[in-house]
Amino acid sequence: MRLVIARCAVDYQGRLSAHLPLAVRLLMVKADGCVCVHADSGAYKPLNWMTAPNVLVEEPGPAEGLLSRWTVTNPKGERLTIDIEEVLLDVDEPLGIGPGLVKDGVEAHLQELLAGDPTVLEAGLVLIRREHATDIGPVDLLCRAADGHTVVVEVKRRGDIDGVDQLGRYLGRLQLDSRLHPLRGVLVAQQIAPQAKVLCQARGYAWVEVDYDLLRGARLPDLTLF
Amino acid sequence: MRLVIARCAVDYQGRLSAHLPLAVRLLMVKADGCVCVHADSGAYKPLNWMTAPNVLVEEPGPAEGLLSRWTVTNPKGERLTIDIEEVLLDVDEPLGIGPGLVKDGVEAHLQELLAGDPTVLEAGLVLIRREHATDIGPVDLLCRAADGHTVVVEVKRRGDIDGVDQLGRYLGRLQLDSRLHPLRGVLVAQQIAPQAKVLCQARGYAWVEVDYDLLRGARLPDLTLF
DNA sequence: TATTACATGTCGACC
DNA sequence: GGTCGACGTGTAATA
Repeated sequence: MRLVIARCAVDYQGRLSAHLPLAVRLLMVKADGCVCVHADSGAYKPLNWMTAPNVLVEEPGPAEGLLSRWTVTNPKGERLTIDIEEVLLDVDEPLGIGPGLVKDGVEAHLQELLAGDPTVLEAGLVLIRREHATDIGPVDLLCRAADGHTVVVEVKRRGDIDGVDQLGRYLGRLQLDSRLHPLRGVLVAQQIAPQAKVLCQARGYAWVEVDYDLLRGARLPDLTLF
Repeated sequence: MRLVIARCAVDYQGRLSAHLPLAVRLLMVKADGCVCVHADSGAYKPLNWMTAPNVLVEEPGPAEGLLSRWTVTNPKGERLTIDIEEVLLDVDEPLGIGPGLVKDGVEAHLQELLAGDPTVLEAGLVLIRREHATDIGPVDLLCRAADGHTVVVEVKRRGDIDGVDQLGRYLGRLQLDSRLHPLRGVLVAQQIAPQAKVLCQARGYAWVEVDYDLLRGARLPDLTLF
């Protein structure tokens, strides 16, 4: 990884146009070719960048008082131009390839907990199948309610308006299968946006906000005693 | 900005759990306190990070063979732990506050241009209101067509299938207001995905692909002469 | 502060 | 290569 701290101006032409006036920035060039321009604030997104694959050309500055110019181009026709006036630091240190990041997410776990006990959502609810396949994607949970309804459950960490649409698409798809009639839909999330609730209301879908920690605790009651 | 290249292991506990095994990484500490852990590949997202505001505590490693431990915590209860075994580089260079990034060509600009002259979408189209409020979000452009239709315009930089859904939501919502009848919908973008066009077709929505540069040029014809 | 929609989103999975 | 869904999404603007 090459790290350069320099007084520079940056231009990007591609999906949009962006210009960064002259100032001191960090230029980061990764081993895979990715170039990032960072300021000393604003986590964690760089001001400008160019992802791999790309080509970086470094040449003497074309104008007076310009030390050098970096031109980074990619096959999509995007272009990043960095005009350097002064270099304060320039180091190149190989990092090598490190082992990957190991994640333990909440979303999948939430679905798992609900599959284990759907009655959290509605009394008497019984799981038919998890990740029930349809030709427009898998339904998170397919359940049977006490009143005989088939219930389509869409699980999200955060329930936004697009999650309501997703639920609607599954309902529309499963509606075609008369064996599943009558059909109902539920949006489940730790937090549901007001607009998503309005849309659920309008379309006749139910929604449930669940507390992840509480839910996890409910399945491990022995651990909550002391 | 402080830049440290070190052999280290990283743990994150917060919205999820993540562990990064021992390897050489770049640690970036910005003036506002943001901490990022970068590998030598992968644009531009860090492997781990902690956004400001936060507190960074640096202390001697608690175990044998451990040089030091950084603990970064924030008010939300998230925690980033960096165990450092070897430091290959450690520099601290003030960058100062630079001028901001200037962007051109984002959705807002496109919307602005279209609001200024809706006839590029359809002859005779007149703007009623920009950002017309509904309880499921603002309609980008609400227009009146020559044939008396009210036209709902959804503007995107890139038209994807979710943009068609968004247009559909607004149409469904405004359909409830008989004063706006009859109603039509148009999806506008610089580029529209094939599937989005298919969905528009199926639902009876119109779509228009516009050239941003051309559009901008059309409003400034005198500037394009030479 | 909370709510919302945009983002040069990025990234992975699947087709 | 395109589409789709998730992300510790981040980020800015707005109410």
